[in-house]
Amino acid sequence: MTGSYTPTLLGHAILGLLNQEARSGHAVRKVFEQTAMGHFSSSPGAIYPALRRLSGEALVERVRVPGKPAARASVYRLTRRGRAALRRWLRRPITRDDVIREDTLLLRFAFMAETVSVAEQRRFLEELKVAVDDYAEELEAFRKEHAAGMALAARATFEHGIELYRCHSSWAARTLARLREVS
Amino acid sequence: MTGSYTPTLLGHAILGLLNQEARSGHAVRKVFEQTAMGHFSSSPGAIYPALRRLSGEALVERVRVPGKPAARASVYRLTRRGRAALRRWLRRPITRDDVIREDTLLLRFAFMAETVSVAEQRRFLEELKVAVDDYAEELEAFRKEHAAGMALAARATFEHGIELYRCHSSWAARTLARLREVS
DNA sequence: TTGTACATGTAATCAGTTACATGATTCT
DNA sequence: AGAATCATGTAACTGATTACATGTACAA
Repeated sequence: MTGSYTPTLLGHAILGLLNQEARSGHAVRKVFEQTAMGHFSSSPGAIYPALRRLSGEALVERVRVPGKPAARASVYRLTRRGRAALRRWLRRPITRDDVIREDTLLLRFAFMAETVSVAEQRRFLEELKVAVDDYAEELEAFRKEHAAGMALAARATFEHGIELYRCHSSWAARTLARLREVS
Repeated sequence: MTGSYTPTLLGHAILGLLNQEARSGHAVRKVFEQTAMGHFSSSPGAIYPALRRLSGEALVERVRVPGKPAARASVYRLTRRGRAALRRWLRRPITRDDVIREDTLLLRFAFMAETVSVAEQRRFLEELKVAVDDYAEELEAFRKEHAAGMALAARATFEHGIELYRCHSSWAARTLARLREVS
């Protein structure tokens, strides 16, 4: 209950949303449903148990909104521990595994504006670019060695994977530039 | 056991690999481990139960390889039902949900060479391009309406999402052209 | 012979999916 | 009054993760 609990990706996504604004479970569901955010399911069987877990770990708490009818008067809000957990997640060093499943990384970046400094956002993007470039190089080396023996469809798919990482990299570079303009 | 069982994504991935070549469970694990294929876990607790499920549904069967020492003499091979299940998966129409989590689509395309005709691979890519373009348009419409109200990080992430879909689309177009050259 | 790779499993736990179920509030 | 939306949940099932456990074959 205390100690070393780490939320799942869904849990972190919810923490990020609640950090923007205190919301009801239903409102959280709507975000996942309507914005196609990150591919999360909006099913009640996912959201409500997740909220309960976060609540059990005291990362979120239920608060009453005065002046609303009883049935829609409660929203979830981050606790101090919840904000700390979110920050920990946002600040995690970028690993090779993170790069392979980049969706978590982009989700983290999307939530950063409300939580960590611009300097830290910049560091994140720099780190991201390095990690992505490294992985793309790794794939490129693999391609050089094995492309000849691959069927056209498999090779095309593999090369597409590399292209996508190059796309990530160039995005990181461009966003980094935009961020430098601002600060 | 008979009837309406549908393998998971991992199950389908395994069917695809075994369709290329009969393999031991260990050999399947190595593919996931060494080629970073699709982000699957190579843990024995994932692979062996999955093989057992496929085996229970008679989609794969264990066969002995003559002339090998007993401990490494057995491999899994697709049954006729297994090949049918694989083909069904490869031929599924492309839905909006598939587009949002495109990894399954790419995996399907990678396995197509060994299983379906070039004409069908072409149709797949055409369908894919349409579906991806549609979704990118949808996101673009959302962006036009909401970009102004979004924080820089969130907006950049969202726009990156759109770029990635454009990248998918252009890849589909290029691969389609390559496929036309061949046939 | 000692380590490395081959090879296969199980048990505990946890989270997510689908489907079901219920009731309050607001809009028309 | 009836429909839509807000709002929250539970139960059964399935599958994945981690960690543990075991043994064989081969190469240095």
